[in-house]
Amino acid sequence: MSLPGPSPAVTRAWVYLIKAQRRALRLVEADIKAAGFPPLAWYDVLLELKHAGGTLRPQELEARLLLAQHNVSRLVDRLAEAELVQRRPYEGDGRGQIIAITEGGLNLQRRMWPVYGAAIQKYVGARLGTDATAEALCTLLEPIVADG
Amino acid sequence: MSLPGPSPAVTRAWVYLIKAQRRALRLVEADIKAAGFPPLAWYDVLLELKHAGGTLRPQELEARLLLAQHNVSRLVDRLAEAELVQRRPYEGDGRGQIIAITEGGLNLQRRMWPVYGAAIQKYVGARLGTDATAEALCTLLEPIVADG
DNA sequence: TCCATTTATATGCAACTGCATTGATATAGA
DNA sequence: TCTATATCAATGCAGTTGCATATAAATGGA
Repeated sequence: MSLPGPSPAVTRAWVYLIKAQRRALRLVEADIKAAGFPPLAWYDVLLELKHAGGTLRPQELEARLLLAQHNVSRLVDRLAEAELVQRRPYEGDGRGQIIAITEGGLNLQRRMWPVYGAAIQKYVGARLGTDATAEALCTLLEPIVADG
Repeated sequence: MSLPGPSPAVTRAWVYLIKAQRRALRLVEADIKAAGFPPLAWYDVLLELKHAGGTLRPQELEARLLLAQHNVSRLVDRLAEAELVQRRPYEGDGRGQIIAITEGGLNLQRRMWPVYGAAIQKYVGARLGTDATAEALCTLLEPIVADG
């Protein structure tokens, strides 16, 4: 026997998902870079830390950003090198650590948002049209994002 | 003045678009790799060539796959190295070339599809539920994929 | 015809990613 | 307590990507 393949509609949805993300991400990254800022991944880390109250453990970053473990490790290396975050020991588990955002990190996050937000609006918001459409997209994508 | 930022709904749609694609692509790639096949990008090239009747110029691949020029150049290097495609001179423009799929390339494409299709169905189709949902997603993503 | 400009593709280098493995600590069971 | 196993994070290495630039051919005037 062979497993059932996807319908043409599903296949098309897959292709569009890949292409829409690739295209939008590339355009947004280009705007960010043109403004002289570091990669989007840096912003993502800073924002997660800020939302979490300033600190997170590497594995929490991993889960929230959907990144691989070794990837988080080296991303944090680069942010720490730029003094945007600090690594601190995690009391109570000698293997663990705490990643803490610095003043410089908070500051960079704040400065990046206007450029980042404008790009999202330009390449995604304006193309979706209305908030209702944006919400409909969220609803459709939610089960793909969710675990399981 | 400052440019208008995205609404919360648009911002959420952006985040979901990134995460849904990242998650689905990672899961699909893992299945393909577990079955002993080369990266998805190879399949994409082979399929485009097949659909185009066997040959395409590098810039056509670039447009269809939404890849950067230098990326296509090196992707073709690897496929040619594996004898899945051939580079041929393009008569009429000495700068150009023709990428032609080989028998081996066609064969690999055929062998990969069952695994690839099953993964798409598992990680995207099943989560979307119905074809109507898949089509709705296509409709929403279309303006993001489109040029302009 | 000659030169400047544009177009098609390739390449050197640095940054990033995946993969496998390692090092170190923690936990559970004999 | 001792050992096996599991968990948290880092690292060596190869493959891939981005960025800038190079090379080569084509095109459009002067």
